[in-house]
Amino acid sequence: MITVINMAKRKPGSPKICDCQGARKSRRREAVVEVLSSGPGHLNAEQIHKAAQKRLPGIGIATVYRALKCLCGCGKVSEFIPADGVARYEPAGSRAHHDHLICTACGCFTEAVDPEIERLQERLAAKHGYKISSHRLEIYGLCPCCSKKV
Amino acid sequence: MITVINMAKRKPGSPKICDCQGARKSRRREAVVEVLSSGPGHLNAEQIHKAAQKRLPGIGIATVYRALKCLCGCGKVSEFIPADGVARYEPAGSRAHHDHLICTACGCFTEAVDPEIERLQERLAAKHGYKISSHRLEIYGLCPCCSKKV
DNA sequence: TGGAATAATGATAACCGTTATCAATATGGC
DNA sequence: GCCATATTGATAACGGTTATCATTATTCCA
Repeated sequence: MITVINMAKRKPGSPKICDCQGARKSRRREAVVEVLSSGPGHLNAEQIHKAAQKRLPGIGIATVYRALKCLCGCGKVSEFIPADGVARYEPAGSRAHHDHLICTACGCFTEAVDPEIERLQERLAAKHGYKISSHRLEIYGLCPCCSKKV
Repeated sequence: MITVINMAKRKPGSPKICDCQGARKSRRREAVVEVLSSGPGHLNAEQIHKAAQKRLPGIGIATVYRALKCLCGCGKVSEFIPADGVARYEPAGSRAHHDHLICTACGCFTEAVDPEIERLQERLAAKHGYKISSHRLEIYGLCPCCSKKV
């Protein structure tokens, strides 16, 4: 089954919350955007749903998933899936690419980038004849706070 | 609910296929080990199940999952979960750590290591006060074969 | 060489995050 | 306001994985 998100029949110039062709503006989708842009980042769908319900009681989980998919599709939000298999979302756009340090004790996320690592990844991929489209680096361990407690 | 895999009451010296305390030897678990050590690597549970059924018709998927969990627990097998959320398994032990290049077109996996990247990861983690326990680097893109076809 | 204790197994229900379905509702262009 | 259609909420379905439970296999010990 092929899923197409509102790609057809949209007349140009109509309002849109994301750049998907044919998307209409809606308060639920706006609420999801607000949650993401005001929240701490790295939220999963359930957490986004709960936060969105405070703004719009009654908003359904399916709507949240649909909004996230739409927003990811047009690049406003980026999704990443850590080792627990549960997708996390963060506002993209103005935010640069980064990797994640993930605490195995408290589950917190820290963003980090090392330009040298980025460059070496390109080199590694080229060495194996790969054309990179994306990459994912996650470092698991104890965050400063949790390593003190041990 | 706490899950304990045969941790209690085992008398020392009994045969074991893995180093889990209390584990008995069984043909199913051996079959899973054989599949993993003879196969191409990066197999998911379903693929391992199919391969194991050729050796032991009737072996159930639950047994495969249980064997994999046991073998992962004692370090004989390593599990990793790429962006599709489906766990892949490969024999550990003699095999060194490596990262993965994953083709977004054909889905094939290539193993790769760059010692410099490994070192820089340590540095990045230290910079943020993290004590690394593990890490995961996946590079997505087109493999040499698929990038020719485009 | 049994037999008791208990670990392993297969079938299958349950689980959980996510997606599809569908009727009802909201939106935007006119 | 009306029409076409995009969006929504409730919920069923889905796919990978885990738990349950009665049955079978393994190990230890007499």
